[in-house]
Amino acid sequence: MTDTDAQLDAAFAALSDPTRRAIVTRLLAGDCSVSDLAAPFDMSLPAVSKHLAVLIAAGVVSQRREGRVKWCRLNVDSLRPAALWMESFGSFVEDDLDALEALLTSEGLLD
Amino acid sequence: MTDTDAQLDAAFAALSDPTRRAIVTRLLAGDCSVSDLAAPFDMSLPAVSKHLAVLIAAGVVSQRREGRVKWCRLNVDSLRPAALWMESFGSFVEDDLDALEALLTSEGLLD
DNA sequence: GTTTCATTTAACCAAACGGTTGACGATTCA
DNA sequence: TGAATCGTCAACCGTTTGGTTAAATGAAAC
Repeated sequence: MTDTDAQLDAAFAALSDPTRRAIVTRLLAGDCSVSDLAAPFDMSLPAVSKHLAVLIAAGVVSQRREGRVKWCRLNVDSLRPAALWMESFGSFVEDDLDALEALLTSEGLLD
Repeated sequence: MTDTDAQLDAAFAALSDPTRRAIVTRLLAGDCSVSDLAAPFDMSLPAVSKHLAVLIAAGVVSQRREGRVKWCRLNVDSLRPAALWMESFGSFVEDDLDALEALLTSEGLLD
């Protein structure tokens, strides 16, 4: 299994849990402490900590320590390979891109 | 957990395994029997059959029977929710789209 | 009708997952 | 120093996952 495979494994697996997706969504709004991150969930802090560990292992989240609180930050780029993989096969947005490119080409704006 | 959550769980989990991603990639090239699908993999047929079951449960693959062979077909649309989820947060391809649109607009090809 | 081919099911196994509780290290504050 | 707070680690538990082999099913061919 290649490196890329492992990266995709980790990224998709990280997103396959609703708690972890909620964490990611929350972090979209800005950096957040572990406790604040855990507050909305009906589960223990160690449980959330474990979910965070999964996200960190996948490179999706990074942490920096500030005093006794750890701030979590979303690493948006980490999901790009997975997003590209889906595109490359699904061509969901690519349909639109292709249409645009065709238009550009027909207008002589592209080779 | 909502319906949509469960759908996303299944989709992302289905893609979190390299064998399953390879199956999906293979099916991109066209419909395929289970045996032909299994041939490239260094694992037993039942193992591949289980992977297929996961993909089928997630709605990613559908099967139709023809004689004694089952043809597998990729259900491209099934991954759209997952793709949209990633987009909505990552805006990976949207960046490109935006760039194209900006170009089009600057060229007077778009309002 | 028996054999052969394509695929799934059953039973089993080891490892990973998602959760718990309880103890611990690190840091701040009185 | 001592007590409270933030977060993780350790150990445990039940379920799921990813694989195996062997048996069963469905459909075709001889």
